[in-house]
Amino acid sequence: MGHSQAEKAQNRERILAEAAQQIRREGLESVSVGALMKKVGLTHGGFYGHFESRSALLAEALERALQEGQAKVSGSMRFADLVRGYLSRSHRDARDSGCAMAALACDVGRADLASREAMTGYINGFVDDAAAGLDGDRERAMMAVSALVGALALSRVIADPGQSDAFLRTVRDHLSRLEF
Amino acid sequence: MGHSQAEKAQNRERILAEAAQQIRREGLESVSVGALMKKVGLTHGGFYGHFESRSALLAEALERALQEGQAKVSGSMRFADLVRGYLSRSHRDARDSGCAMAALACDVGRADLASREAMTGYINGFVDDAAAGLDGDRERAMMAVSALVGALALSRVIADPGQSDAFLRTVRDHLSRLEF
DNA sequence: TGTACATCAGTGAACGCGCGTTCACTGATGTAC
DNA sequence: TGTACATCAGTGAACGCGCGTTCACTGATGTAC
Repeated sequence: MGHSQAEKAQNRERILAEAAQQIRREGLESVSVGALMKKVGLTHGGFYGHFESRSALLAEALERALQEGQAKVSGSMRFADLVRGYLSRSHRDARDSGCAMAALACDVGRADLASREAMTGYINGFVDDAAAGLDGDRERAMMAVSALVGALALSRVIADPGQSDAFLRTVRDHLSRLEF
Repeated sequence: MGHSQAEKAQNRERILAEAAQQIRREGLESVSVGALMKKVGLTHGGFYGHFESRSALLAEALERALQEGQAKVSGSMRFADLVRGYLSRSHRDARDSGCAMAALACDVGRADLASREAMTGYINGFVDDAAAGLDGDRERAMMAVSALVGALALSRVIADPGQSDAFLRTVRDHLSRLEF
């Protein structure tokens, strides 16, 4: 064996990163301790040296997923750029590293208060980001954020790839014009 | 005991209706055969006289939920009325009888092809409905539908009731103005 | 620098539990006469 | 209309399985001297 303290921190990080991806790919409830630890190359028993329980991990993984999603999305000064990046095919297809709101809004809407509060913070942050490109108009930003999250989630439902592409493109084009 | 053929049809209907509510309230994966049958007042063994498997039930329940949600939402000739009804507090709070797209888009986005195809049909139908109130403009309707579904899903995440109300009201007001 | 030992990250068997599904059974329903 | 019997909706015990969690154990790490 041979497990140093540095390795422990590294392993915890890998468990958390993997979980943050998986909840976006397969949903909050899809994570099983055994499968997750196997994916990271460890055995299930060691899990509880890193996290108090499965649900404690899920709470941290949600926070992590929200952070990662935000980091990937924000940073566009111009509203049109934000829309272009958010409603891109690559964002649609990279569910496990993309916006956690589009991936998990429905799940979190029926989850416990703590999860809802965590995501609420990021909704407000996203509205602020969008407002920055819309002359500070938070009200229009709320509509824009709703359309962004809704369009991305729906584009992942639409079964035919061509129709999904067209849907994304249409919403993208029309939403960009809110900028004027 | 005493179970007539008419009662059997009635029980099947009650199982399906209960499941259609539950998937919207708690998510697609939340349904367990035992708990569902207990809720309907039967025992778990009888389930397989009505459905081939749990996943066969889920497929039917999704279709049912989509139907019910559509029936409740459509019928507004004017776009502003559709928006007002869809983004109402009562719709937000009645998850188990409301629009299945807002309740389950994230779940279905990661589900099997058949589920995605089922919901895709209702997305298209909803776009048609919205377009009818927007001079037949299907492109603007796609943006409107995205904003409607996104705003409702996000309003169910927002932890503070007052903020959730305000969010709904804001998107509702701004979206209504797309009407002409 | 080297030795002795406490620490502790990770292992894997074991637990109780709830799950989806099967099946022999029960007893009312519904039908053939 | 009444009797005899096949049908079949629903029951509940039983199954194998995977789950979250616990815990005695292993052996390298890291520290005290």
